[in-house]
Amino acid sequence: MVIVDFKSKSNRTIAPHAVGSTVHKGQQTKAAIVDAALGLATQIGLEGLSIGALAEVMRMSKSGVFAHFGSREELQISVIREYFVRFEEEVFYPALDVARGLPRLELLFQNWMRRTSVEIDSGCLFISGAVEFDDRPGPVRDALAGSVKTWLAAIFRALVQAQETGHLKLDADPHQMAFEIHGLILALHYEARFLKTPGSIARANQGFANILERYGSAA
Amino acid sequence: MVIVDFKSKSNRTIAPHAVGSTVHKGQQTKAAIVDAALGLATQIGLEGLSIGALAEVMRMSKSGVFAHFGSREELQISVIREYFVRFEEEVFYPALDVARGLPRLELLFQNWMRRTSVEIDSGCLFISGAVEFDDRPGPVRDALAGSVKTWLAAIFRALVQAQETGHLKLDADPHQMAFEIHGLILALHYEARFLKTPGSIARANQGFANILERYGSAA
DNA sequence: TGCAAAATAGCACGATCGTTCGTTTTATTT
DNA sequence: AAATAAAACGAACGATCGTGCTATTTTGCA
Repeated sequence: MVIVDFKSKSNRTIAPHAVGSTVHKGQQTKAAIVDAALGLATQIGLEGLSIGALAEVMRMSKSGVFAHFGSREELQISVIREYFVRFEEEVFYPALDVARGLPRLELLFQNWMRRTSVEIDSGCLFISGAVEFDDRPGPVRDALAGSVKTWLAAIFRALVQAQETGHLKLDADPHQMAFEIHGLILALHYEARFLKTPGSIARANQGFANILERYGSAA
Repeated sequence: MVIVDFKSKSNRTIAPHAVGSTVHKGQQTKAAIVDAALGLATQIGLEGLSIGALAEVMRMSKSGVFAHFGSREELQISVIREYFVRFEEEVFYPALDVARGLPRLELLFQNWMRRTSVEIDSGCLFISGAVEFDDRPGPVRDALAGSVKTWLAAIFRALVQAQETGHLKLDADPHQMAFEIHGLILALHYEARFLKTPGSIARANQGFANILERYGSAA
């Protein structure tokens, strides 16, 4: 199952070779640029991402980098797409290997948390982007909100499945649970990355356990 | 250029008149500038706050605005201070009028939530600032983190008092509770302001009730 | 190997940024 | 009212931004 279907060719980092058509060099460099841009954006934000700085990292000219996207907005959107793809691969897909219901839900949360923990050193685009574009309508905001909503919907689906499987009480509210779980992740990111509060990961874990204790059906 | 801290009186918006000393005009305009800057910063962030735009709002010259602060950083710090003062006045102090323990804790949360709800249209400096400065050491970050920690410590104290008053179970962990409550506020802000998800306020309220149900002692 | 096309570089533009400096206007005190 | 201090202005600076143009280089295919 795919969370969302991209119609565009993928911007994978590792040498992409589409079937039946030769790979032109431009696609590779573009992928490399997006990769570098993603690294910059997770550190200084999508707004802070500048073509000049990106060109310097890539050891290319500004215009050379620019030509691949045609506009800064398109670059930002490419970065968001790439971020989403990696998020999917790291958090979502691995959880499909375990059984529906509680096991999958727990793995989703663990993966999500692990990624947020790793991002303590790099930042989360879905969180920084939300702050930067919450008041700025346009295609960048749309791409961002679309990705986030898709992911939150995946969490919601896992919760519904857990309920259907009998792992959650019948009167449990998956929307409410998703909200509270989202809050745990946000608090983890905030306290660990900004405030450097130690033990935040354990707190998020405990919070998740508390939610399950309240909504979970008798073991 | 100012190298030492401002020993200046507070930057209140409403006509400050210190006892025994005449109020100079500069202080009033400075307060007005900070007020306008706060309005801008809550919308476009502390990083987006530019002296040029601020001067335009104030209908002053750039250099005229600049002279009051000596640097952009000092302006940002002034804005953070002002934000904290208002936060205190709106969220913290009113809660001191009710009894310690559960009543005060609930009022603190309600005030906090109300403010976050209002800020759906204006943005929260403690949240946007955290994202903008989580990787950027310096005095601005320090001012921001200091304010947030002060506020979170106040929440923690209210929790401890609630436990001492017997309103919370003896084995309840105030740190854990503070973490989860913080998460509810962050989720409220994220989903209401960025995603425009309806009903977020009710979810946060329900989340708070759930926390109390788990940790509260028998009614 | 040669040639068209794709990719990259180089340069310049208008705009905006924070900041400096000298001058002028406005407040306050004598 | 004159003298002094504080406040605000206006112009300019170097830097950086995104973007548009035109060369030049590199690539891929016949």
